[in-house]
Amino acid sequence: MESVRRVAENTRTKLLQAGFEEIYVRGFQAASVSNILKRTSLTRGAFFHHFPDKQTLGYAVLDEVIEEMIRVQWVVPLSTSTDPLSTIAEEFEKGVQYLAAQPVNLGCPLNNLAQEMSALDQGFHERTSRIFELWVETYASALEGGKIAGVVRADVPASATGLFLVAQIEGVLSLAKTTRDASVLRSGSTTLKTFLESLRCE
Amino acid sequence: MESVRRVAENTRTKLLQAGFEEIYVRGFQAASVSNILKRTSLTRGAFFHHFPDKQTLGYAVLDEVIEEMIRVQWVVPLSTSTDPLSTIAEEFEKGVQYLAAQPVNLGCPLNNLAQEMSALDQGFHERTSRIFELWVETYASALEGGKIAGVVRADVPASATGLFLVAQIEGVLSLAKTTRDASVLRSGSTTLKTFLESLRCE
Amino acid sequence: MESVRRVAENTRTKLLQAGFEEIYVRGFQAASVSNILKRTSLTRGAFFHHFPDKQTLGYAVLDEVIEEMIRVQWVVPLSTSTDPLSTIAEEFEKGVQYLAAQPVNLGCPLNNLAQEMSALDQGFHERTSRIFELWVETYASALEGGKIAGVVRADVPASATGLFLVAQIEGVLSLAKTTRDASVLRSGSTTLKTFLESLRCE
Amino acid sequence: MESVRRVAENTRTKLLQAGFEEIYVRGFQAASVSNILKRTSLTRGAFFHHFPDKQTLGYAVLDEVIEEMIRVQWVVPLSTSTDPLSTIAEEFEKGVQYLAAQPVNLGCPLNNLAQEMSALDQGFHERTSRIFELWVETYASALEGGKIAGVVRADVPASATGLFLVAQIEGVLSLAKTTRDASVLRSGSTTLKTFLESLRCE
DNA sequence: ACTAGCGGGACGCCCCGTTCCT
DNA sequence: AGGAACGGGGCGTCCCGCTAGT
Repeated sequence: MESVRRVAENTRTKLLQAGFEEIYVRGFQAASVSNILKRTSLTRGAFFHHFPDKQTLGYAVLDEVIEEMIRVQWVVPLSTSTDPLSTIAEEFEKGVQYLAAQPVNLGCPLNNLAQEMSALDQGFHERTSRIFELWVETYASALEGGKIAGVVRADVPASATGLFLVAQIEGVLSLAKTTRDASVLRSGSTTLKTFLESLRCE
Repeated sequence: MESVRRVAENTRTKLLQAGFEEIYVRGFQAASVSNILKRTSLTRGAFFHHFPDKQTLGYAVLDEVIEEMIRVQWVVPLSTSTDPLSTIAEEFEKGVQYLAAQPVNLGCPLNNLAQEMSALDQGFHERTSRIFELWVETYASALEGGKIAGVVRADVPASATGLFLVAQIEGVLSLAKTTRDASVLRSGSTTLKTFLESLRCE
Repeated sequence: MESVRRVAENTRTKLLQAGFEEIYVRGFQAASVSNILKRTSLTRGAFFHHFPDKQTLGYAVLDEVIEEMIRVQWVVPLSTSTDPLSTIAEEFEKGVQYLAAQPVNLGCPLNNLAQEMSALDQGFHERTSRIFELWVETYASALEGGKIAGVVRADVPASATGLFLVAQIEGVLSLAKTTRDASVLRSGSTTLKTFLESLRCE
Repeated sequence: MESVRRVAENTRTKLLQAGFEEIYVRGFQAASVSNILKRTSLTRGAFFHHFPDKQTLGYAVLDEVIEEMIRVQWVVPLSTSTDPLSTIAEEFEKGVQYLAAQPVNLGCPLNNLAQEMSALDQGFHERTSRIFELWVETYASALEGGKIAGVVRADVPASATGLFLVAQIEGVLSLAKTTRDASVLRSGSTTLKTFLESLRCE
């Protein structure tokens, strides 16, 4: 019984992962269920057993895969950090390293989906909005925490700066994806670091 | 002869404009030729007379419509401006006003196309890259001009700052499109203005 | 499970049969998938589930329908016949009767396809060639058998005569189709019979 | 005035010739007006000035090009021949040589059109029938002439034999086109000669 | 007589997401 | 969970006619 559950879970996870990859590469609308199945060794029956339709898979990818990525990259590290300015710079640098190592720069999965779908579909809008807000909020809290810890200057507007930082990161990733130019990533990383240091106490 | 030419040009322009709108709303891959035709009063024969396929229309939209938008919004104003910092802030503010007035915020047409297609198609990659570089270069030149005119601080790295500004603008527009929240636009506008003022002499 | 298989087989068979008819009437290039579907009660999905494209259907029609017709009309009767000359005449007569009874004489399905497609497409060339060779070979073997049985004159060149007979049959059917004149069929049948009798011992 | 007429005639002739070629290669239904124009250096205007539509061109190709071929190859030589049996064999041999020398064996233009169109279109049926009848009649008359001249055996049924010969020729050309095998042509030529000799007096 | 270009529709093939039945 | 069937478009192509000019 338990093993059956596990197999089913496993199948669902495979679909979720393959769905994420297909959507990441092609975009949601152009993603095809057939291609997702080719990425696994599963059949259509399996797909529609776990998800009533493609849209629901897209929502699940956001809820379970992409949100988790944001949590792993930003929420968790910042929740335990005593120096949010350095942590943000380091985590961004890690992301830059990862993207620069890829054969093709596909940009930010969250932003890709958000740009494509948020104006077309309420469910995508709500989910991508929520995740972006989680991200901005994480930055804002970390900056507030940094003020209390005496790391961040007291006159920094936490909320607006969180927004500014997320916008800057997404903007740089967008430009780097478009130009396929690694130097854009490096320049963005440097400028971001400079900006972050300008927020530091003394 | 001339009148025929003019009528034909007109038809082509209609297709280009309708194509731009359809692509702006749905994205390039989901844009359908039938829908483009519905937006005009033309038929398939007219479309495929002027464009051999949908891809070529997409390229023409970039080359003739979207690049022109960047020129009108940034290249032209900055070429005659004596204070690039104010001009950038004002032009961005104009764009923000425009987007906030729309029933749906569809974001930046250039960035939408770039994010969707640059990893999938060489022609889109080249064109969107080129236009972004034009944009960044325009900012960089304007900043250099500002230094000579004594408006911009001499220690401002023109090229990196141009990139930073474009990234910031695209990042803010992306977030605003995703969240459908006009306050994101306002906050982004304010923060951008603050940042621009930090580059001013004295 | 078995019933599913049977239903699927059934659908495929329906498509094959309807495809044969449509191709028989219009020719392969002018045959339309929509018309094939109208001849069944199936939809496009069913078609493209069983055949990746129209060409593959055409090949299958040759391999499974038309070759079978040649086997039924010529290979099987001649394999059990002790008098090939009479059997050929009788089977041809049967074919003539069938064609004369049709509202429109559409000629020989094999020859139609062969004439239309063999110069344009390798796959059609190979298949129609193979089936014609099977046909000629069947005649040649039967004539050789007839020699051994003492029915056919020993000086008859089996292979060349097989070719001659098939050519004659196809030629007569072609002329009859063109002229829509049943008397051509009758005349051809009579002449063929005379020719066959001229091959008989004594 | 006359020169204008001649130019016009010339254009029409070019279209007729290019139309013949295109139809010969692709078949009538698959022949495209655009391709015909590519084969000339003419434009659509010229085409539709001379022919109201593709069908009319097809009819003209039959009436003016293909019928002429039959006249040149069979009617004329046999009208002046004193030995129809040899003339038929020789003319067939010439045709065989011509076809064997082509890069692709496209068969008999008349038979191709007849097989494709005679069941679908009354005009094609009438024209191809008429030309075939002309051909058969030419043979029949020549055989009758041969009887009077003492070359052909008196017991040869002229009409049925004319039909038989045309059928045999078309059948051999069909098989040769299908198999792309020059030995079929040679074998057919030999067998035809043998058959023709069997009709000779003494 | 003919050019040149434009536009109108209809339709072809193919593919997609989805449903239904086992 | 498997896989056959469904029906709706998608893009591209074709044939044809029109207008204006030479």
